[in-house]
Amino acid sequence: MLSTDTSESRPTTTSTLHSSPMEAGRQRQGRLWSNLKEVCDLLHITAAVSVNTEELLFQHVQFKTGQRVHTIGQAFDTLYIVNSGFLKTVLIDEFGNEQVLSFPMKGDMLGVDGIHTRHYASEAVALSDCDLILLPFKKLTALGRVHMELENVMYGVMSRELVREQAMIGMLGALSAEARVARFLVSLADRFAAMGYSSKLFNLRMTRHEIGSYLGLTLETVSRTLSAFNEIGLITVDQRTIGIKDAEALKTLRRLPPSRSRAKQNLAAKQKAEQEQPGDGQVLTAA
Amino acid sequence: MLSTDTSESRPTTTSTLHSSPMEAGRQRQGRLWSNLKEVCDLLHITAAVSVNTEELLFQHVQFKTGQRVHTIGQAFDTLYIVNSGFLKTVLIDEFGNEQVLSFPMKGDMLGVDGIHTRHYASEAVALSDCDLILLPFKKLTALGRVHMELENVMYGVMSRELVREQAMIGMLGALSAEARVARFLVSLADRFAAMGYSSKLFNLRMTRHEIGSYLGLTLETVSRTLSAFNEIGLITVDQRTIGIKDAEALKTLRRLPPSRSRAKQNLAAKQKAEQEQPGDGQVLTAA
DNA sequence: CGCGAGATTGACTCGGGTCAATAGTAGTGG
DNA sequence: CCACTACTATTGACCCGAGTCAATCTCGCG
Repeated sequence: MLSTDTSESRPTTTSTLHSSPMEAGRQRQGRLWSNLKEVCDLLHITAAVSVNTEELLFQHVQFKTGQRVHTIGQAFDTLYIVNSGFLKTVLIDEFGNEQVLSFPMKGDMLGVDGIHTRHYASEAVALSDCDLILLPFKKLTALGRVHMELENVMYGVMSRELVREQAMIGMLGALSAEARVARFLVSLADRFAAMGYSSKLFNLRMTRHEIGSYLGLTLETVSRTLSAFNEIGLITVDQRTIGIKDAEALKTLRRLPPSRSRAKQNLAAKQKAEQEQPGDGQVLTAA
Repeated sequence: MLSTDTSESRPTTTSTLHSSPMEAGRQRQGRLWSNLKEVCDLLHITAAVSVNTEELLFQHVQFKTGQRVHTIGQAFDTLYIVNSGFLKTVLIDEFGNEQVLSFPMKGDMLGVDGIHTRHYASEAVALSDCDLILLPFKKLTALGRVHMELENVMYGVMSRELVREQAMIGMLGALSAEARVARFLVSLADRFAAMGYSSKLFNLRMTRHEIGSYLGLTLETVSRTLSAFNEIGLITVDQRTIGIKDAEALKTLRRLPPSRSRAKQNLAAKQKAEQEQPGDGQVLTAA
């Protein structure tokens, strides 16, 4: 996946952005422009948009799997809203390691981190063919002058993203590997449901490595944990196809440590058991 | 510290907020009001503020050590800017565990996470006596209509906070305990420097437990790591007094694992050494 | 001076990272 | 169509970093 890395290595993004006659140019086919109301609907923001928004049109751009929407350090000038497709945003540390920050999909906004320094702080890569709506930031703020509701939309979106990241920090700081994977699955299921897809059966659009990076785990741990959930009957796993069998148990799954109060008691029994049947399967505790 | 927890348990915050004649009421003493320019200066935002901002005054409020500025779920209506003092913001998970999200100090903004749902998503607690500037959100957006630069200030501050949280996620997801503590110290030193304090010698305003929560570690690990840095000569530690001795080494400190390529080679030498001088001090690898 | 919160340090354990081998899958080209 | 290659995923063996439990020390405060 991520395609043959032809697209991985070319920074054609900027040329793709504006009026490139190639892959994004045709302005008649399909849906290449959206008005403000459609944008707000996508964001799930119930902003009462006033009159003639038909003249406030925002251009769409298509990205193919593996293409970069923007890269770290690139001059910031536009925000993006995902109309369709799946992406990842990543940080690159000082020696090339990727750290996945999010998996944006329909209705999510990209590029907000570029506002502060006027340069994007993260990199966005398409995990599938994508259709994005361009929101030129200058145009947006200018519009804010006329349409006050737009300003509130922006505040709302940025605050929402901030809350999401806070939850992420809480998860990375406090939860066990099992709990992280469980919550990741639940969160994905919820998002698919919100998009009208099945929340019980879906395909992961990212690799185990990317999931691991996102959750602060290794790909092996992710794989093992999925297998464990499968054995317990919480989910079914077949490569990237995930079936959710017990969403409740996944939601309430916590660290194993809390069941540590019985550690000493287990110790004796465990040592005895080890002599009888070494390598016994472990049971995960839910709730 | 955190004072006698009398103040910990009382949600008097709301009554403190507006015109309480008690601790924050007097409107003549000290500096109880700031204009827009002063606010922008505090935020380190170089927004060209236009004319008569003298009539745009924002009230100050004082909080004592241990008091809550806002709690999770409380109705959102105002943002805060720290004028002096130190605080922490925390998330409370479903069973009471605190997760520290940030340690705001002079120039930082609080409450942004409340915009989205109109309820604060985190809790802010004063770690020392504090002086905060109130920014009623309604008033702020109304002002945005007249002073466009204010809008950009808001976007900038929110984006900055978002980038900060992204860096936090990257750290929690990828760095070792040593690296996290090292970066935490460097970051604190930088912030103290930016406030005009010494970056070489300062006092921690928070407990080991709070640092650990912030960094996704236990308090024991934090304490041990500080001791280790002390032994190596990177810092000096005496309770909450920290002296930075080798800022460069702290900045470039990485995971130990990367030096894992030599693990097997070390193994033999290590086992041999253990027989000769068991319990030998360990050396941390920098860069 | 004693009390309680915080900090330090040691001993022990285990969750999850590392290394490595194998197997399934997709895209490519003959 | 099937081999060939490159990714991706699964699984096992091993071990280390950091969590847990616990004892002791320090310090500020009533």
